[in-house]
Amino acid sequence: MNIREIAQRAGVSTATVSNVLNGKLSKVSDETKAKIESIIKETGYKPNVMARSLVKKESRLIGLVVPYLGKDEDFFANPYNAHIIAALERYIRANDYYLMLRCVGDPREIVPLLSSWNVDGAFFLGIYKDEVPEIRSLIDIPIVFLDTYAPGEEIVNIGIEDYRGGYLSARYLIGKGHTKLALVSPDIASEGVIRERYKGFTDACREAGIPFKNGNIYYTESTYHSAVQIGQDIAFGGGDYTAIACMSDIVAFGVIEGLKQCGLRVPYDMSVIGFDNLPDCEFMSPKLTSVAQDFEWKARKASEYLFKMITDKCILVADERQPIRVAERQSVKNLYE
Amino acid sequence: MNIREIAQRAGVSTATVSNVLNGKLSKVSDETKAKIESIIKETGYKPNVMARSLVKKESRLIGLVVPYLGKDEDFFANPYNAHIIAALERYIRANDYYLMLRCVGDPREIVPLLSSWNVDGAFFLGIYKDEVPEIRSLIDIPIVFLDTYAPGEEIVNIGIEDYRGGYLSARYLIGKGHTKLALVSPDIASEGVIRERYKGFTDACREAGIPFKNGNIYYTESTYHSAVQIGQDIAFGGGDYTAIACMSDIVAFGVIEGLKQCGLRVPYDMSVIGFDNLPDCEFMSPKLTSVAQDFEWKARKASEYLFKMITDKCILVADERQPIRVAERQSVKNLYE
DNA sequence: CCTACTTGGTAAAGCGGTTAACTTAAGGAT
DNA sequence: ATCCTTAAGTTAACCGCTTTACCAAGTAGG
Repeated sequence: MNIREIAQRAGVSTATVSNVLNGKLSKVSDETKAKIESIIKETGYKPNVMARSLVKKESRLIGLVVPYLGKDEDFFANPYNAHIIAALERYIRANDYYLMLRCVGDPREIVPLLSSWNVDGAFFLGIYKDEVPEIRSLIDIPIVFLDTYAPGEEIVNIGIEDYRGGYLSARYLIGKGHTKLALVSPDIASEGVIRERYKGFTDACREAGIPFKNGNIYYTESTYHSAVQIGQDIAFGGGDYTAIACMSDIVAFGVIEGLKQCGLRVPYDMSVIGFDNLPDCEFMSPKLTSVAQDFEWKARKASEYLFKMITDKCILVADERQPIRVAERQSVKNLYE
Repeated sequence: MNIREIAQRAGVSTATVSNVLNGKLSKVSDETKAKIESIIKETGYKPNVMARSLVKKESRLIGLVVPYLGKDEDFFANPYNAHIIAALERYIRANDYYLMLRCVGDPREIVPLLSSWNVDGAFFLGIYKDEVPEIRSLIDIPIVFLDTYAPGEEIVNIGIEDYRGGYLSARYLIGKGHTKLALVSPDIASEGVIRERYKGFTDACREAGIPFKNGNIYYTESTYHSAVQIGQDIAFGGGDYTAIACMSDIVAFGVIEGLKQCGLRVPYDMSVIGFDNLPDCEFMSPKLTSVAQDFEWKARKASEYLFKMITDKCILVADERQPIRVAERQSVKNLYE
C-alpha cells in the first residue's frame, strides 16, 4: 500500500494525495480532499516515514543517548534515571516524534547513529565535561545535555544547581549541629555534577570551620547494593561520624540499610541526607531528608529547548539550572534538641 | 556527503561503491576496493540508513513496546522492568539493530509506528492475553512477547512458569509451617501472568487443605510506595496472618517496609516471600526469599527468537517458559523450629 | 583464430514519497 | 472580445541508495 495506489483509487495524482496528507489545502478542493481522506481511512494507509524523511531531510527521530555502564549495572536501574527517561519519552511522544534509545560506552559510538539515521535531535544523559567538545565537534544537529556540568561550552544543558545542592546538604547538617560528616559519592575525579556537589559540600564545611578530609569520602557505585556495603563499612569503620551525606537517594537508601544491618538506628545513632528527592523518600522509615530536584521539570525544560531548536532550525546556548532546596523529613537528627 | 560523492572521488560508479559497502566483493577488484575504503574512512562517510531501508525494505529497527501506565507511574520504575529493558537493548545493539522505544496505552497505537517505520521486528512487554489477537491481526512482522500468558495464541512468548511460581511460593510457605497466608498482588482480573501465579498459589493452598479466601488478597500497584501502604494495612488490619506472599520483589520491599513501620519484625512477627529475585534481595535486611526468575535468560531467549525470525524470514510459534525455583534467604520463618 | 567464459565494472530503474514548475479551465475586469 | 487571475490539479525531477541487466576486455579452450 503506497501513495500511488491511493492516488489511483481516488483517480488523482500522487501529488494531490501528498498535498492532503501534508495539509496543503490550498491546492485541493474540499471534494477531492474528502474523497482521498475516506480512501485513506478505509485502506488504513500510513505513509512511509523513511521515504518522507529521505526527501524532507528530517526524520522525526529523537536520539536518547544514555551511558552504558556494562553488563551488570544498568543506568536504568537507578530510579532517578528511570523516571527521567520515562518523562522524556512522554514529551517526545507528545511532540509526535519517535524515540531511538541507545546506550553508549564511548560517546564516539553515537556518530554513526546520528549521522546515518538523520536523527532530528538528541538528548544526552550524564555526559562528562571533557567528552563534550568531541561530541560537539562530531555533531551538528540540535542536542540537549542533561546533567552535564560544562560551563563555557556552547551547549544547551539542563541541570540543577549542583554546587548549591552540595552546599545546602552540608549547611543543613551543620545547621542541625553535626560536625563530623561523611560523604558517600560516586567518583569525583571527573569534572561533572557530582564533583560540583562535592565542591559545594566541602566549601560549606570550610566556611563553617569544620574539618573535612578526603578520608571522609566513601566511594560507591550508584546502586543499592554497592551502597549497602558502604553503609556497613561506615558502621564498622569507627569513623566517628554523626551524619552522612549521600549524593543520590538510591545510595542513601542503601547506606541506611547497611547501617541498620549493623545495628545503627537512623537518625538516632546516625543521620543521613539524600539527594534527588525520589517519591520513595516519603515511604522509607525514617522518611528520607533529601536535596530536592524535579525530574519532571528537567524533562520539560530539555524538551522545550530541543523542540525549539528543531522547529526554529537554530542552535541555542543555555545552561538552565533548577533552583534547589532541601526537602526536610526525618532522617537527620537535630543535635541541639 | 553521499554515495555519489564518494563514487566521484574514487572515479567509479555508485554501484561499485555500493558493492563494497555491502561486501559484494565478487564484483570489485582488491585495488578499487582498497581505494574506496580509504576514501570512506577519510571522509567519515556513513550511508543513509533511510535510503537503504527504502530500497531494501528492511529498516534495522526493532520496536520495544512497553505499557504506558500514566504520568505518575512509569513502567521503568520497577527495577525488574528496567533490568529487562536494559538487557534487551544490549542484545539489539549486539545484533547491530536500532531500538525504537515506545510506551503505549492502547496496543492499537503501535500500528502506525510499526507500519510506517517498517520496523523489522518488535518486542512487546506485559501485554494481556485478550489484547493479543488484535495485535496479531494488525501486524505481520516478527514479534516476540515477554510475559504474556496466552496459550493457544500463535505467537512467540517468552516467560516463566508462572503457575508453578505461584504454586511454589505457597508450597514454600506451607512447608515452613505457615497456614495463615496473605497474598499481595496487582489486579488478577485479566488473564495474564499475575493471574496464573495467583491460580498456582491458591491451588497449592487448596491441595494442602489450607483455607484461602478472596479477603486474603491485597491489591497493590507495582510500586514501592503503594506496597508500603499495603504493608501498613496488613499490620493494622489484624488479619492474623503469619506469612505474606508478594507477586513481585518491589512490592515485597514495600510491604516489609510498611510492616516495619508498624513495629512488626520480619521474619519474627511476619514472614514475607517475594517474586523476581532481584539482585537487591541479597542486600535487604532480612535478605528476601524470592521466587527466582532470570531476566538475562528472558532477554536472550527473546532475542534469539526475534532475530531468527528476522533472518530466516519466518514466523515461529513458541511458548518458552523458564523453569523456576525458590531462592531461599531469610525473610521466611520456619515455624517448625 | 574463433568462441565462451570470467573479471570488473557501468547505466539506469526503482524504493515511496515531496515539490517546483507547469497546465487547464473558469471567472472577473476592462 | 481580450487579458489576467485564481482554483485545482498534473508532471516530472529528485532524495540516497541498491540491484538487475548489460558491457568490454582479457583469458582459456578447442
